[in-house]
Amino acid sequence: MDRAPTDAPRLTTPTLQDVAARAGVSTATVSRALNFPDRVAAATRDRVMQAVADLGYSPNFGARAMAARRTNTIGAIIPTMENAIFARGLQAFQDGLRAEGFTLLVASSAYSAAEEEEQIRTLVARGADGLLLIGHERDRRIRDFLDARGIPALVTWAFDANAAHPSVGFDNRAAMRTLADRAIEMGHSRLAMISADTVGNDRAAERVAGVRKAMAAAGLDAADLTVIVTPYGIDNGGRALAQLMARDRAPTVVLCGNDVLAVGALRQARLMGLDVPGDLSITGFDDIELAQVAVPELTTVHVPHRKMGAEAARVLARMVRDGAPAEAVKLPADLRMRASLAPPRARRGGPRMWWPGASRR
Amino acid sequence: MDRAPTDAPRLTTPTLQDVAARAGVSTATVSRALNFPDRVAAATRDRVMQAVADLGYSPNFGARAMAARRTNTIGAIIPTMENAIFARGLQAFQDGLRAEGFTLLVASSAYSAAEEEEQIRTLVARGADGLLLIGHERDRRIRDFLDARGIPALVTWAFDANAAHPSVGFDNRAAMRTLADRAIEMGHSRLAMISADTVGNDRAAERVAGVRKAMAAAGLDAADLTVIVTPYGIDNGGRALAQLMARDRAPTVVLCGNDVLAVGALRQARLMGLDVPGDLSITGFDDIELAQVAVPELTTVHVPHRKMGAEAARVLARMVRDGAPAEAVKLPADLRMRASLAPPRARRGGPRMWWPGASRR
DNA sequence: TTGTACGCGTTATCAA
DNA sequence: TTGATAACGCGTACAA
Repeated sequence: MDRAPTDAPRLTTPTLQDVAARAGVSTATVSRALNFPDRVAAATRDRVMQAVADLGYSPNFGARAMAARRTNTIGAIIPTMENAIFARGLQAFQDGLRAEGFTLLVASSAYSAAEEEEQIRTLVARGADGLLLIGHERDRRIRDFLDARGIPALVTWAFDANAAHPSVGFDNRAAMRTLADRAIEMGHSRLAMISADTVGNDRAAERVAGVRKAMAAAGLDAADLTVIVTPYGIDNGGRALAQLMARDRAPTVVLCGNDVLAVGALRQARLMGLDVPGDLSITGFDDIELAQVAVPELTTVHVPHRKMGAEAARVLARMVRDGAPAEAVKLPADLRMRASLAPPRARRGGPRMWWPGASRR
Repeated sequence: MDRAPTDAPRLTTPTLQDVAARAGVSTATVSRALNFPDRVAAATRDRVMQAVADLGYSPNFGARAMAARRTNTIGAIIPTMENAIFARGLQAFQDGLRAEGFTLLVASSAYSAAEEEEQIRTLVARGADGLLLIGHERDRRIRDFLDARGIPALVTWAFDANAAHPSVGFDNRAAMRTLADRAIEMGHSRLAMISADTVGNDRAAERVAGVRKAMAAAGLDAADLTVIVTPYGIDNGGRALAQLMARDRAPTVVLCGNDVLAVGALRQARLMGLDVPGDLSITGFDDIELAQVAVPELTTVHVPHRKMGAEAARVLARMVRDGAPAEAVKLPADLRMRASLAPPRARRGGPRMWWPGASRR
């Protein structure tokens, strides 16, 4: 009665009803045929599937979510999509999730706590059964929000067994410290850093802390460490390096909070006519593809993106499915020694004048 | 009766009902207060908002979508998130969308037609009011699917005024041709390409066609063009270059289908001890950040990522809102001449031995 | 193995 | 300005 008897194409999306009508069964049967194929007779199942194909039916997600009270969807909020930092890990995460029968929804927060909170609410409103978050540091309210709704969240890109949420990640501080140790062993004593803002970014904070710890352990004054804070970005890395080199007592090694900043610094050094690593060593963090394309190739901390993503998928899937209280997983992050870090003043080529500031303690 | 009279925190997400009860109004009023604040009395509105805040209420997206029959959500399917090719454009798109009151949902197809189709269905099932697609080439079924549901789709990263869907993009063929023209003018006659698979990828196909056209116009035999086909990826670009240089009659210029391949080729050339652009010129396409970080800096085609994203947001928002049949927008993509392209055999520095194969026609 | 009927949380129409 | 109430499309007891 509400449908004209013509054969004009309906500009409407087919529903379960339509499929049921065409297959000559009830909507319940269609639903079952779709969700539990083995609980319906083969013959009816075939009829249903045929009707589904004929109509180009696909289930309405919202309705399904509402009725089933679950979506098989996982949400992830990453700080940025602008560069490849999180890309590889996320890809692995998505692949792992798919294998577990989940779909991934990604949002980005632009490194803003407020935006992250909004995105979390959005994803939850959209029915995310679980959440992947980057780093531990965030407002307590968010944890309460998720707890109240019984939505499990897993943190990655950081590791802290005692934090509010379980994590699958690595120890940012220890990793950076290892790198700084190595630089100091090589004879560097004038270190500087280029870092992202450490407010609300525990990975950045931990990395700075790692350098300070290495300095203190080597008998250097950690207070001497100059840290330029700037948003991630190639150009920003370049500008920061320029600032650093303009100071008196310029550093002999610049440890960057990530590869993107480091590549920018590298580029700036080249523009300034500085030889890396002859005049100046530069290091990164993350080991994204960029690091190996840079000239000279970048010494950096290798983050196990793929393994981390895959592992996170496994753990989070378990949390969502079993309501399990989740194992935290600590992954190793090791050094990738490449050309951009070398002893200060290019002493590699053979004996040279010894320079007081470059003592090995 | 179904709720224990204790004050134990309910592990459930608050609904409109809950808010209504707490504010002492009907659900209809809460809904209005949320969606049309000026259609309810200031006093009641305040009460409602307070209840919303108290409860930490956020509307269930699925239910809302079902009742309102629209989601203010736009879906985008991009070929990959693994590198930054689409990142900047997508960011601009998202920003533009937000300004128009829409939310963006992103999915990636891994350059697979089948996956793209699946993602399209998924996004539509999730209620996307409109879709952003990359490139024109896809199965006819998809267009029918979208047409039947009345879901507008906009194509970007390509321009074709006559295609099924309207587009906001640039002319891949013309852009690549301009670059090839330039190389030929410089004296190159032995061109080669490294391209992504052109099946189902009209951008790649058009770029190859552009080079062929330039060769033909210059009196070169387009059939002579060697094209190595490989998936996008830095390593793949490197391997392809190695293959190219192993052939007899190696090229003097390698035009790459995008910057990622080009940077890989650049790296491989360095490993092989080839001087770029002295021994060999290499060019890219896209002008992502990578291009300026590469050594030597990459000559490439500049794609107006930001403008394209912003414009696409504007146009698609109009399509969704007004059901408007959409203006196609053609954007310019111009050359960025940098160091990686130069006349063959490094004749720039002064007189040199002339080499037969390197004639300038 | 299949069908009936209710509820999921929201918007929107219609009355009051 | 507000309140009832009927959809929206699907899953799932429960019954047949």
